[in-house]
Amino acid sequence: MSKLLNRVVAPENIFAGYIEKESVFKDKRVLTAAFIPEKIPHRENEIKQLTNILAPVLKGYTTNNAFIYGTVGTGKTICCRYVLSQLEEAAIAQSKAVKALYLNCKMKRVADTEYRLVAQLLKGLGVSVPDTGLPTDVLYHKLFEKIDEKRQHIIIALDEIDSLVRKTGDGFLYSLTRMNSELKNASITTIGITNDVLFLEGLDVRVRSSLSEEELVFKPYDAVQLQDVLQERVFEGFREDVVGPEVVSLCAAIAAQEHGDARRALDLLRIAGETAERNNDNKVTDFHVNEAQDKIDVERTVEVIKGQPKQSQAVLITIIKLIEAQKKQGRWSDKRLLTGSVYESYRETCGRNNLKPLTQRRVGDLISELDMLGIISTRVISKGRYGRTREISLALNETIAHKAERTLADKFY
DNA sequence: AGTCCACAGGAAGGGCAGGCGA
DNA sequence: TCGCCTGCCCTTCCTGTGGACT
Repeated sequence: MSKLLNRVVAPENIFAGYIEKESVFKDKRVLTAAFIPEKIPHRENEIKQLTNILAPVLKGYTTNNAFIYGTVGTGKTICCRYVLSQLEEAAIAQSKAVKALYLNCKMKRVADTEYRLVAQLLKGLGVSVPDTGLPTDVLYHKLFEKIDEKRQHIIIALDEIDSLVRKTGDGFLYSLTRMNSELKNASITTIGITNDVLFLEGLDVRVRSSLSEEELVFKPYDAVQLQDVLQERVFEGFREDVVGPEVVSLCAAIAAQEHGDARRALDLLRIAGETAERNNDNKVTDFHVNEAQDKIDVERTVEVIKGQPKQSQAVLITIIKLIEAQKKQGRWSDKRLLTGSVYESYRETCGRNNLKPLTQRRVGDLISELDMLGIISTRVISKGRYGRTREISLALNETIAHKAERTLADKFY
């Protein structure tokens, strides 16, 4: 056996250096947003409130539905998951039938439609259903039967619930609340998580009144609080003395500028660690954090662009090229484009690339989608007698735009 | 004040792929 | 195999818009 190991890590092996070198990380999973830590600093009150809302299920009582608000990276998801895991643990210890289901409604092709959401809930309860093919009411019926088959309490946490409602309407929320009133044995508590403070206002009155019985607001972390959050993770995630306090402060300060986003702070720390490791450095420094910041911005955008459908990419490369051409001609003042000219050039792009051009109506939607993704920015303007149109400009900085162009240049002429 | 332009954007529905049950 | 269901992408048709022009 030892002979075999020796052979695997023999010095001449190209991976030998990697295996022998001690990593700066102790446990890298700790530095991801998905990790649920033992302690969540500066969220004690919110955890207590949510615990108080859900605690009655452990005594067999029904509980109120709840709604959690807060901007990105304020700890809504992690606190909710933490409380749910603690609740399930307590329920098992006391032999109570409590089941918690957590779903992220924004996850593409997982729970981003009504059908997929109900299918995921069924999967969470151990019932497997096809990804497509069944009428939605059949799925609801199955869900109803599964939940009501015994005396139990089901807690359904729907993260980023606003994106699903925006996409499919609030019909599923109405169905869930109505289902709850018809159950004979079981009961359901719904927890909605969103970063849209005005989300409830657009809902059906009946849904709104039953869904928002309790409301929790998560405020953004400030730089000092972020430092505490990071310090916990540094202790668990990195080897001793690898990350100094100045690095933690820098990550916290950068993330605090971006609305107190803890997720961003963690990403910075993790990628700074990866950069240090790749450079064969034993300590993470400010230099690695700055490198990480650039890398996150570029990679995040490039990944989003790569994930777009081909037609959307064709529209984007058309916009990038048009802006570049205008810049080359020194026409800085008119570097904003109009829908009509973009569509015309887009058709040419399609012609060169054997792509069937879409209608202007559809391209208008693709432009709106690119706008929503923050890749371009648009503004509806009226040019009086010369019509109403959209002014389009790139929302990316030079470096990212250049990288985006190079990414798409491989696919389009 | 009325007209006109070049779209924006909503609504409805077609076509397709994929799955299910009879 | 067929009819029916789904999600998804797309087109067609339509009304609305706001400021320059007449």
